[in-house]
Parts: sequence; C-alpha cells; structure tokens
Amino acid sequence: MPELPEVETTRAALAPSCLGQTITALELRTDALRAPLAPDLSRRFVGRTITALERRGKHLLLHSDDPQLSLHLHLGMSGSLRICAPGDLLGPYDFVLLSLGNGRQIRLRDPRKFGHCGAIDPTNPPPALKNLGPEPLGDEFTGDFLFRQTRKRTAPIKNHLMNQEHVVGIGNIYAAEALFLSGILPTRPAGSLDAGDCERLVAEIKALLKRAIAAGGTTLKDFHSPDGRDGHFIFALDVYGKAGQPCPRCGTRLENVVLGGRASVFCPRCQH
DNA sequence: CTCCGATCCTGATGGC
DNA sequence: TGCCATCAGGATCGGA
Repeated sequence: MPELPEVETTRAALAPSCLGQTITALELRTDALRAPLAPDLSRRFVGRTITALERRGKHLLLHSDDPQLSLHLHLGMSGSLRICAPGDLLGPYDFVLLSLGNGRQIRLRDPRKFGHCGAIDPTNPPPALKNLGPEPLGDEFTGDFLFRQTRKRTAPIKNHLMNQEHVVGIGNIYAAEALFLSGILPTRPAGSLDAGDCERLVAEIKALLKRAIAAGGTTLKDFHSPDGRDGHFIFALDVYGKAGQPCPRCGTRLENVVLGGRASVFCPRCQH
C-alpha cells in the first residue's frame, strides 16, 4: 500500500478539490472492505462541509464542520483515491463515491478490499488511531527516541519500524530502503542497535521520506495520485523488489529474506 | 508484554 | 495458449 509518502501525496492532491466543499452525496458500492461499511454513512455526511484534510501515518481524515464527525479512510494494500466527475466510467472496484458541491467526485478504488472507510469522532478516536506512534518527520522521532524504544526488543529492526505503534507511516518499501541507506541488516534484533545506529537510521528515514514526498511517492501496481500524475520515486529505489540484482553501491548480489511474511531485500556486504 | 504466523481479497507474473 | 502456484504497498487476531 501506500505508505506515508503516497498518503501524503494523496492528501495534498485532494485538498484543493475538497477544502470548503459541501458533501452532496456519499455512495457505497460494496457492503464491506476489510470491515463492514456502516450503512448510515451517507445520512451522516451528506450536507456537511469538509473543513480540513489530515494525514496521520497512513490514515486520512476528512474533518467536517461537525467537530465530532470525520471521515476516516485507510488505503490498505491496494487502495487509491482519485478525483473524478460523476459521469466518469465506474470501475468494478470503485467502492466509495464522495460527491462534492463543486461537481467533483472523489472515488476510493480498492481491488483487494483491505482498506477502510468509516465515521469517527476525532475528539474520541478509535484504537487504530489512538495507539499510533509518532510521525517520523516530527521532532519527537529522534535517534535517541528510537534507541530508548528498542532496548530489550528482540524482534527484527525491520518489523519494529513497520509497527505503527512504534512509528507511523513506514511500510515494506521504505523500511527496506532506509535500512539499506543506513547500512543496517533488516534481521538485526532491534535491541542490538547502538546509539549511533539509531541516529543514522532515523536521519536516513527522514531524508528518504522527504525525497519520496517530493517525488510524489512510489507508483507501483495500484497506487496512483488522485490527480493522475503518478509518483516517480520508483526510479530512486535502491533495493526494494531488486533481489538478485547488483547492489547499487558495491555490486554484490542483493539477497532476500522473509521477515514477518514480507520480502526484505538487503545487501549482504553493505549492511551489518 | 512481545513476537510470530495466519488471514482477509483480487490481480499480475512466471514456470511448466 | 492454458493452468497453477506464488507473491503483492497492511493491519489485526489468536496463540505460543
């Protein structure tokens, strides 16, 4: 799925069409994504105005003029949001249609149905939002923070980084890339990183995510920017999806290891 | 508490 | 060409 840079790209592309707009219709074209969709979503949102578009980790929140009512979206593995017109041809996986007063229609497409769409009270957030770790680009996420957080942790550092309760927004692509850039093996027990490792890793994560956002995210199979301009960060990836190919730094054949059921590509010579 | 594997779903890809 | 197995950006749940 969309990781932090892709969700941030989505948020930024959606904002000009959404902010200040009244919701004129909200149509659900399936009973459930990962969880059942509440049938009263339309009744609750139609007539409301969108006052803010917030990204929290990989979550998107469309806040309304009712301070206790926001639309909570998550793109899962295969979800994307696009700006359409109501008459545009509907695809079989266009499951949520949000029509706005300016004539635009925001569509959530999600072939694998791993995404989420629901109403929340932002003053009383559900566990999936309340238990999130800090933003990786925020001031709270420092080398010292990661060092203290990982003491006595035995899980691989890659799994640690992808746990949204530890730090938000990092998924399989950017975890693999950041560890490569930091020279740290994805299999290392998180607690085995020293203070210098953590400092380096946090610096690389921040720089990597900023570059990816600037590039409009990584467009693979399913992710597209809402305005149709696909991200081009795929051209900047060093190791993700490149097992068997030469390391861009030293030429050694990149290897793959499965961690938490996910492919994890690394350079056996550059990463320790 | 922490960690790991299984699971939800459909599409793309590669081997035979 | 057709068929089948495998894998895919994520999060959650149950069990060890």
